[in-house]
Amino acid sequence: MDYPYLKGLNKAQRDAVENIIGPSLVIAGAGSGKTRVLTFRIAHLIRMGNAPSTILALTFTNKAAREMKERIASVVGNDIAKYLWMGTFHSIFAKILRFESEAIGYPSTFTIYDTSDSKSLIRSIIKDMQLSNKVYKVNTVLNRISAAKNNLITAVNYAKTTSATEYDQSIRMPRISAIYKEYSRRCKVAGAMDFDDLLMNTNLLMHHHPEVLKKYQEKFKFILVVEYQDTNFSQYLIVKKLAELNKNICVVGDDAQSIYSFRGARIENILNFRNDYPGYQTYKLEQNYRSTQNIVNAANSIIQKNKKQIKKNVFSEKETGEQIKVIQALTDNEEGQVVVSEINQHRLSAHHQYSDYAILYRTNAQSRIFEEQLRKQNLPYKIFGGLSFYQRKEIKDILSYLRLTINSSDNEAFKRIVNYPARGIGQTTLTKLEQTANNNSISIWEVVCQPDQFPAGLNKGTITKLNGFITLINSFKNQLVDNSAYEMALMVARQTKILEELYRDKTPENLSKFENVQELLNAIQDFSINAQEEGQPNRLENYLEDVALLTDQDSDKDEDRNKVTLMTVHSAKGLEFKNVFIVGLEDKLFPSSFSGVLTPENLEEERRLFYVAITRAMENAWISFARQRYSWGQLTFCEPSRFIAEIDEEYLSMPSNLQMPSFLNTQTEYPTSNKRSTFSSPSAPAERPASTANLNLSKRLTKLKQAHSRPTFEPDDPSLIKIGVEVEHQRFGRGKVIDLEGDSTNLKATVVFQNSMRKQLLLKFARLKVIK
DNA sequence: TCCTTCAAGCTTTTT
DNA sequence: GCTTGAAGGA
Repeated sequence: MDYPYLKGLNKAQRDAVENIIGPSLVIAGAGSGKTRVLTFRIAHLIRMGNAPSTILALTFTNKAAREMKERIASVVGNDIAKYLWMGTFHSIFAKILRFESEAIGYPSTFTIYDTSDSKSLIRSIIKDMQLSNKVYKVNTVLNRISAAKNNLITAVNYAKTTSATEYDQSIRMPRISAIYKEYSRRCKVAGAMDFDDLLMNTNLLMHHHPEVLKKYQEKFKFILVVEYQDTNFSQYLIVKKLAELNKNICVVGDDAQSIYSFRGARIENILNFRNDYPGYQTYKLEQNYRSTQNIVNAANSIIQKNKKQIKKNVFSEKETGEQIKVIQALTDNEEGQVVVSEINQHRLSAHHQYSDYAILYRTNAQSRIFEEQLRKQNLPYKIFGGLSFYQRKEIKDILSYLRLTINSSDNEAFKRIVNYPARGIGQTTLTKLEQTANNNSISIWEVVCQPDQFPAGLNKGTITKLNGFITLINSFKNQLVDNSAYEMALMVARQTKILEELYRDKTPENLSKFENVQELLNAIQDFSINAQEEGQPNRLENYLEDVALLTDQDSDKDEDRNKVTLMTVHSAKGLEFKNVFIVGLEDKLFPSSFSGVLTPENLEEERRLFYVAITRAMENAWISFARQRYSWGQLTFCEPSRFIAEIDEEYLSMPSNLQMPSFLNTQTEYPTSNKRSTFSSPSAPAERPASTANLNLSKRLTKLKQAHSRPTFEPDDPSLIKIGVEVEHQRFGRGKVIDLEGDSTNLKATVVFQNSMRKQLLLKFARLKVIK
C-alpha cells in the first residue's frame, strides 16, 4: 500500500518507516532526516491501525517531544496525536510513578527536587553529620549519588558495593555512602524524588511489581527511543524491560553524536543493540540533507580518528560549498571582535538573516566576550544557558509556596520560604526544627503543626510567628478545590506580599524580579487555559507535575526570532544554522581538559562534540582561536587545538593572518608557510614569557590588545562622577547620575539608564565611564 | 537575626 | 573575573 507521506523519502528512510515489527536500529547520521523518519514511522503505525495510546516514544528534551508531536499531528491530526505517549524519559515515567505511587510508598503528589534542591539537601546533611565541607564537596557528593542511581545502585546496596566505597576512600570521602543513605531517607520523608529517582524508582517499581510491569508491557505495543546513544543504564533497562514482551522497539541514534557520557550516557547501549535484540534490523541513514559536501567531508575526516564507532558513510549531494575558514586572533577579545565583524560583513554580502548565524563555544564562560562585541557592533543576539528562568530566586520562591501547598512535607520548599518574606524566623529556629524533624523521621511541617507532640525548644514569640506561617499555607490549601493553578498562583503571589514587596522598592533588580514573577504567572495562566481547552485537569498539582521538568529552552519567544544565536556546542545538538562559528579552538579548551588528564575516552567524546559542532552548519563554518586569553582572571597562552589539524587540509582555508606579524618574531613557533606543520605537533614546546624575547612579546601583545580592543570600559576615576553627568556602564549602557551618597571611600551613585532602569552603584567597583 | 566581608570555587548539563 | 557561601560582627 502506498501513502503520500512515504514519497520523498530515500530507500533507507522508507525502509525504516515501513518495517514496524520487531527490533529496529536506525543509525542516523547528522542531518540525515531522523526526525522525519520517526515522525512518519509513528504516523505509519497509526495508519496501520494501531491505537496511538499503544505507542510510547521517548526523547531527551521536551522540545524534541513537542516538535515531533506537532509534526505527527500535521499528518494524522491532533485529536489522534494527542493520545500518543510521547515525552521525555523523565516526564513519562514521572507520570507513571504518580499513577503507581502507592506501590512504592510515595504520595501521588510527590515533589520533584531539582538539582539546586538536591544540593541544598546534601549541604545540610554534610553539616548535620559534622563533616567538613572543604573535604566533602557538594557537587562531588551529588555526582557520586547520581552516578550510583543511574547505575541502579540504591543507598543500601551502595554500602555493599566495594568498588564504590573503595573509590570513595581513594578520594578521601569515605562517608559518601552514609550521606547517600541519609539523603534517600530525607527525600522519602519529604515525599520528594530527584531526577535520577524518577528513573531508578521506575526500575524498582517494575522489578518489585511484576504485575505492574506486565500492565505496561501489554499497554505499550510499540516503543521508540530517540538519541539512544545518550541513554544511561537506568533508562536503557526501563526500555529493555518494557520492550521484552512485544519486542517492537525502534531506537534511533548516532554513536558519533554521543556527548553526554559525563551524565552517565553509555555509548555502548547503541553499540550493543545487536546483542540485546537478536533478529534486529539495521537501517543506516547516511545521506546528509543539511550540509554542503565540504562540511560533511570535513566532519567525516575528524570523526574517522575515533576508534569506537559504527562504520557508516555519511555523504552529501548538495553543492561542494566553501572551505571551513580558520580565524586566528591574538587575544580572546580580538577573537570576539573579528568573529562579530565577520558575521556582520558576511550577512550583508550573503543577504542572510541574523538568525542564520550561530556562535558555538565549549563553555558558557566564553560567551561574555562575544556578547560584548555583539552589543558594541549593534547586532541582535540571543543567548542560551546561564541561569535558567526556573532557577531564579523569585521564581523558586513562588514555586516553593505552591509546592508546600501541595506537598507540605517538602522540606526544601519549607526552608526556602519560611522566612521569605521576612517573618523573623532565623537560622537558629530552622536548625532546631530540622533536628526535631530528623530525630523523629517526620517532615518539618509536621513538627511545626504539632508543637506539643514534637517540642523543638522554641520560645513563645517564635511559635506565634510560625503559626502565622502555618495559617497562611493552610489557607492556600483550603482554596485548592475551588481554584485553578493560575488562581492559586496569583493568590500566593499577592497574599504572601511578594509582589507588593518587589513593587514597592523599585530597584532595577526588583523590577526585573517583578517582571519575572509576572512572566511566571502568565505561564501558569497559559497552562490553565490550555489544559481547560484540551479537557485536561488544570489544578495546581497538575501544573507542579511538570514544572520541575521544564527548562528554558522549552520556550520560544517571537521577539527572539531574527537574532544571532550564542550557545554551547552541547545545547546546539539537534539544531542547524546556515552559518556556524565554532570558537575557542584551543588546546585545553576544546578539547577541554578541565577534568585533569585527557584520557583517550574523553578525547573521543570531545571529538564527537566537535563533530556535532561542525555538522550544525548548512552552508558555511568558521573555526577561530586566540593565542592568549583570560581564564579565571589569569592571562594564559594558548596553543591551537589539535582538532584543527585533524581536519583534512583540502577542506580548510587558512587565512593570511595566520602568519604572525613579523615584528612579533615568533617564527620558530609559527612558520608562515606550510600551515599544516604548524599543527601537526600539538605537543610542540610552547614558549613562556620567561625568556626576554617573550617578555618583549607579551609587552607588544598587551599594546596590541589595547590598540585593537575596547578602551571604552576602562572605568573612570570615581572623582569624575558628579550629579548630572552622563555615564556609560559596561553592561547597562548609557545613563545619567542623579544622586550621590555615602562617604568618600564608599561613594554610591544612583544612575538612571536609558531603558529607565535605576541602579545604585558603588563607584569603587562600578564600570562607569563619563561621557559628558 | 541580619548585614557585611572574605575566600574559595569554578566544565559540558537535554531532566 | 565573577559568583556563591560561610564566617564574623553589629
